[in-house]
Amino acid sequence: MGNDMDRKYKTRSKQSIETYLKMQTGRSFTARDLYNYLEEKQETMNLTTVYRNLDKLADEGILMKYKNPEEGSARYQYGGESSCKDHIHMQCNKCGKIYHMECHFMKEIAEHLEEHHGFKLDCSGSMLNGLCDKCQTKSIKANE
Amino acid sequence: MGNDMDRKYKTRSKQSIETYLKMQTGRSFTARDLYNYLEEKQETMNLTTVYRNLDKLADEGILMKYKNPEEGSARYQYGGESSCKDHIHMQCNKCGKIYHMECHFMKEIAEHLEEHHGFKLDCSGSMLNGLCDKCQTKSIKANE
DNA sequence: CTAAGTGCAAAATGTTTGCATACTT
DNA sequence: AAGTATGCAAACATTTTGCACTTAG
Repeated sequence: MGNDMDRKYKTRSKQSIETYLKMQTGRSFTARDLYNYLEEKQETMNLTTVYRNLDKLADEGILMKYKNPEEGSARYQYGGESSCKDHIHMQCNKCGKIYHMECHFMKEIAEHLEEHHGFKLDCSGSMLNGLCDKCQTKSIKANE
Repeated sequence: MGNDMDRKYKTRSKQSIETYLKMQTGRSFTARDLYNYLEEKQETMNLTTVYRNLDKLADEGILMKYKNPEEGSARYQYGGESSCKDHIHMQCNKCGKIYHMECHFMKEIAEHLEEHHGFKLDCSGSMLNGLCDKCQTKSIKANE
């Protein structure tokens, strides 16, 4: 995660969160998930602080933040070293897993949107829904 | 909208909402938007009722319901008879307006996702966020 | 010392629930 | 009459804010 994470002061809170993020790489979690985890580990941190840190990281593009309609709370996800600011995410409607569209075509999409629709894409909030590879094959049999 | 809407009892509330939906076809709105609209029109309806009706319609698949990260409230959208099932939507983070990506490039995106990522896109739940044409030019001056 | 970060309590939001009442059929 | 739908007030959950205090640099 390196240099982007510790922008300003290095504090215990930030370190704890960093550790958690690494653990949860590729998985999504809520502010409360993180809060609870820290409490168990007896590194208790105020919920406000959790929110502030997560939202800052999301602003910086280190985390992705999103919401889904059937849940009251926002979810965050750490994608790893590469920032989530420059690619779209795809979420499987079935298993909930998030895929990062890190490929050349990404640029083409952004360009198309800008040139043909005057739309400046903000990847960090954007999510395409559908069915992932695995769930597709599964649901072929399960279908009515 | 016809037969799906009036599942059980036909009430004034449902009729009012139906009218609003038709007006707003293709645009997104919040529960409060609808509530306010009705109040102005002096067809005042309790917010609870608004929520109950909208959520029911969403469950029935008549409305799309979604949330975006920079907004606290859920948004609903009625696609109209001709569903918005075959194109992605783009929402402006600033003004909230939704644009329909009805163009040739749409097919390319869907194909790319399928071929290169094994991902079967479901347009009805998918939303790209960013800044629309108008809001971009506005925010240039407003920026620090 | 200064700027950044934190905790706490309180507020603001958005949404949901329980219950009594009213409306549809 | 039976089953739905509604309004109201209160409950809830999540997130945000203000302010005083602490800590890193």
